[in-house]
Amino acid sequence: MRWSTLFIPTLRDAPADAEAASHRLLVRGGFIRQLQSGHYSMLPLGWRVHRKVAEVIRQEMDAIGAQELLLPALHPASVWQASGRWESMGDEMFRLVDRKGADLALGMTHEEVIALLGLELSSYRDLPQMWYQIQTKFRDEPRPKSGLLRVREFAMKDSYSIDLDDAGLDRSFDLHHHAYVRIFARLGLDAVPVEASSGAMGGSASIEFMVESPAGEDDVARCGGCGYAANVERASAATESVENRPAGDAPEPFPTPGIRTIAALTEAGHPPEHQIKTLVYEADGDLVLLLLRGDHPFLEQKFVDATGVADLRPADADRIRDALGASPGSLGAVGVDGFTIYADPALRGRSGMTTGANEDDVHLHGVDVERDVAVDHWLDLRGVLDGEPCAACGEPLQVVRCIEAGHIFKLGRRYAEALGVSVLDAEGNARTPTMGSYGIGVGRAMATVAEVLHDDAGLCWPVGIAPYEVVLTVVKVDHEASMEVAGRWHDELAAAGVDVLLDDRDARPGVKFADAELIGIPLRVTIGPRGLDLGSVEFTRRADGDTTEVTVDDLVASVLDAVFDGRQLSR
RNA sequence: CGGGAUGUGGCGCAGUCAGGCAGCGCACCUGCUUUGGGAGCAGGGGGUCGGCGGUUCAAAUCCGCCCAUCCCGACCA
Repeated sequence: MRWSTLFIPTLRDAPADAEAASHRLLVRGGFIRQLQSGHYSMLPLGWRVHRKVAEVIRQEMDAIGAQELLLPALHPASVWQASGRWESMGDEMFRLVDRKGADLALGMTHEEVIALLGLELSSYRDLPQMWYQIQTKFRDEPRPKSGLLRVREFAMKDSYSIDLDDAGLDRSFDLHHHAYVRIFARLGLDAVPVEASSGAMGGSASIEFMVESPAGEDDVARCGGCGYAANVERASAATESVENRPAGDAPEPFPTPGIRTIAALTEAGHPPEHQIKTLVYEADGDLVLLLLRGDHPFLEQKFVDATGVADLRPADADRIRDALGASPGSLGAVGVDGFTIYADPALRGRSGMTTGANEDDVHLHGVDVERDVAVDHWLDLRGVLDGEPCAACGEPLQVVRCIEAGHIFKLGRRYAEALGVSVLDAEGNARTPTMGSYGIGVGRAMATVAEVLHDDAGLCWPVGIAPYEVVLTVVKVDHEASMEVAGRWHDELAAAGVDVLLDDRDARPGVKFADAELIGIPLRVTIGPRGLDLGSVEFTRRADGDTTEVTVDDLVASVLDAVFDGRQLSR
């Protein structure tokens, strides 16, 4: 293609409200434009990358035997009501009413629709099945952000497996795991599989593929010693043992005027590891008490995952006061009953502890947790902190910010059951199959690559997904010999299947170099009178700036070599 | 949903405090010169100043309401 005829609106300055590197560069490079918050137009350059990323995903899905199909984006309420998710998805689902008054939803995901198709399956001989699509998903995100990283409308590759039994599900899950490893490697991403919470999807196990980046929204705890890696929503660490402070036979109240925080109580001589942090939450409307060691943060997702509570929020101060007789900052669980009390295992065996007395400006010391508190459930509630020892090997854990690039779930029989899917097994018994679901956001994957592979000058796409593989930069377009040779090479390379871009714009060389670097074309041939007089041109690699002089006769072969090498790396 | 901020030409911004002809840089168009890392000179086009209402002789500017966008948090496959 000739650059002069293309729509590549590059900008010298990024929009002021773009923060993330990928957001700034994709807008500046003319890949995307925002229509409204969370909705982006893919311009020609962006769409080329998007299609190439999708193609990588397609190839790897096909390679594990998955079959591509396409499901509707607009769903009747009934299928979501059947699974119970019409209610549970809440405000995140876009809903509308058609002219007949029927309730509809824009699909956030397609488990229900897939399960409906599963009704066509009647025999164990039909299993296993793996189906996938690349389809637009709609989610009314509370806060779209960071360009393509979190949006409300996006293309997602979602696949679904249907198996007769758990062993089959394990097999389908592992196939996807391997496919995902290959996909991310081909995209040039270092994606780490980590144990994850299954959240609203439910199911028995899930693994997220995480790419380290400050633009991410998840924290992952990783162990350099044994390779343990888990989302902090699930991660655990060894508890560093604390020696109990000496204490008497019963808790003793003492005055703590004005003290409302862990930090303030620490200054008063009670280190956080000797405090019990008491949190009061409403769990589906009921008040519950959550106890943690003073220096341990509460991780809500752990509680939600363990209890199945749908709606968890901090109780408001009035309700707490009515229930316990004190305000947050002076709360404790000693002698409290009538509320379910959950305690983190780090409090087991602890004594000599300090906690609120449920009377403003009074705390208790000398508390023995198991003696003085009627704990109903011991439950891992705490968030892992950077540097804590790994539970498996004792090495310090690192907590790193990551982008969730992919997520695979073992769903179990929930959806098949809800939609009434069943097949006959070899003995003629009706069996409910078990399902898995597996997702990769195409635009997010693209933005993640941009986030990780760029420098001050712009993007650095891997050859496999670059919008063009090579750009022929003609330094002086009114130099006939330059244009002649560039045109010939363009045609030869295009005929050889290379995505080649000929920069024939009548612009200054500096502008052309800067644009080529900004949009991240991995290979550049610089064609100018200076070199041509000597029978050579410059050949530059975007990634490292490495430049070599190549003779005119060898140029096409050199480019083909480099392109095929580059494609090889991404496969 | 809570907190913070911002809306002036395609992009970046000044002007708002203290009301008085809507400006600057980049980009764009024309001409001349220039031509291997974001050229120079000259001329030119383009803006409901987010929207609605109010105050005023006069509103980008003051007041009220609304909308949009971004950031932090909550939330979130």
